Amino acid sequence: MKNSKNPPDVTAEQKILISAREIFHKKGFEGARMQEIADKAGINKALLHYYYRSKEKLFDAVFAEALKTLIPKVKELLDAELPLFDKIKYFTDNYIKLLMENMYLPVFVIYELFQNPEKILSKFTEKSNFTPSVFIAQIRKSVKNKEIKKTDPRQLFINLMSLCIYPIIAKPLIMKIYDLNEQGFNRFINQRKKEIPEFIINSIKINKNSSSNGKK
Amino acid sequence: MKNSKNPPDVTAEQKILISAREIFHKKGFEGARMQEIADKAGINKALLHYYYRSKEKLFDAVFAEALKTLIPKVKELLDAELPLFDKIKYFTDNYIKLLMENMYLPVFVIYELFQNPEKILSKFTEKSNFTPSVFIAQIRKSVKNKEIKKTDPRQLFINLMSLCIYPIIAKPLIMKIYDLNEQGFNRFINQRKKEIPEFIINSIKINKNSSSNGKK
DNA sequence: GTCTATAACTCGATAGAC
DNA sequence: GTCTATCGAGTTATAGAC
Repeated sequence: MKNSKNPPDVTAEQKILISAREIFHKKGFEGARMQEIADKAGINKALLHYYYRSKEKLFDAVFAEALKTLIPKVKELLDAELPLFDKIKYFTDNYIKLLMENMYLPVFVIYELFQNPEKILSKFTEKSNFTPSVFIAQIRKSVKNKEIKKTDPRQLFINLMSLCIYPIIAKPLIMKIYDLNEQGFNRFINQRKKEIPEFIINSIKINKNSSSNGKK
Repeated sequence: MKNSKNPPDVTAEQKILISAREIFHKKGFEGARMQEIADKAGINKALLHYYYRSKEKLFDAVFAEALKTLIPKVKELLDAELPLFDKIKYFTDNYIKLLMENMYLPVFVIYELFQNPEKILSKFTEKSNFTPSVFIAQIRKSVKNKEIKKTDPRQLFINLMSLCIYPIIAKPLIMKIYDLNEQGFNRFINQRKKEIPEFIINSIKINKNSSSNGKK
């Protein structure tokens, strides 16, 4: 047990990436220190530069990794073969779970993207496709089949994302305004896992007992 | 027209705060440079330290100002004397307008709060009350009067905030996934001003033509 | 109050031994 | 590959003239 900060039997390069991820996620590019990353990895600062040439390149590796695990995960959840209402429940539950296990991830991604959108996104040109096309198509089809009200699929997708992500990135504010401790906050979020799908489905479902429906 | 970066006839102290606000909002505490703030204010760096003793104190002034304009503004909108559905429309419209005019503000507040919740929030103990008590009470009353479905007021308030704020802080992502330019993004947000109230009201309104309602 | 000059320090990066 | 030692740029903060 010479160094318990990282699992044993991993290469120095892996140790660096693991530590860098943790530090960058928590403190952002500007707030992170190469020294701190090295310390956490249990290696020397010079080794960081040996494997990754600069702080910026190390950051790029961490950010690319974040986006390339986040986007496919969202897609995977949204591409599940489920009826629309079930999928909304399934997505909410699993996405919130993912975010709660990586508390710093959403603020990190949002903040760094805001700092430098073009620089960062230019690296994801042809590569991974960001558009949730399967989910969008499913919504469109549900509208067409009169299973749900007339709804803009793009807006509905952002609604779903908003309701899941915002409460987590606003954690400190929510704890303050509702006077919650850590445990109370967790309860609040768990309650949301139920509330969000109900809230969305209530909004878009077609009300069977009324005459003609859909807006306009 | 000796210096057009700031309005004339303002004291140096005011010029500093105005410039500091702009730089800190855009770049955060770690990313901001005292030199850049001084340049933008059109004064010397030493003067920053003359008026505000340190970078941290200057930042605190900017952050306190941000919270102390944001929170009362939210309260003011939520305390308007309007029926619930009208208020939801009124709030959405004006709050999104406010955020669009201060694009960097929400990410700034969220990010810095996440970096240092206890340090920052400890300064707002007795002072301004964060809880939107009037709005919460109004929702509770509407539920009691069977004007809307049984709804947790705390969750509904966060839903409203989520739907307004998230799309703005996720601007770079939304532009990417929907392939929008600046103008297209503005259209998307303007569309939301209509969509959000409809979305929320559809969800909570009691459906008149069906037998008995409310969950449970 | 406002400026110039500079001290004191932090941090990313590199040289060079092993 | 990994380390120690150190350079050099950049940053906050201050001393001191005006």
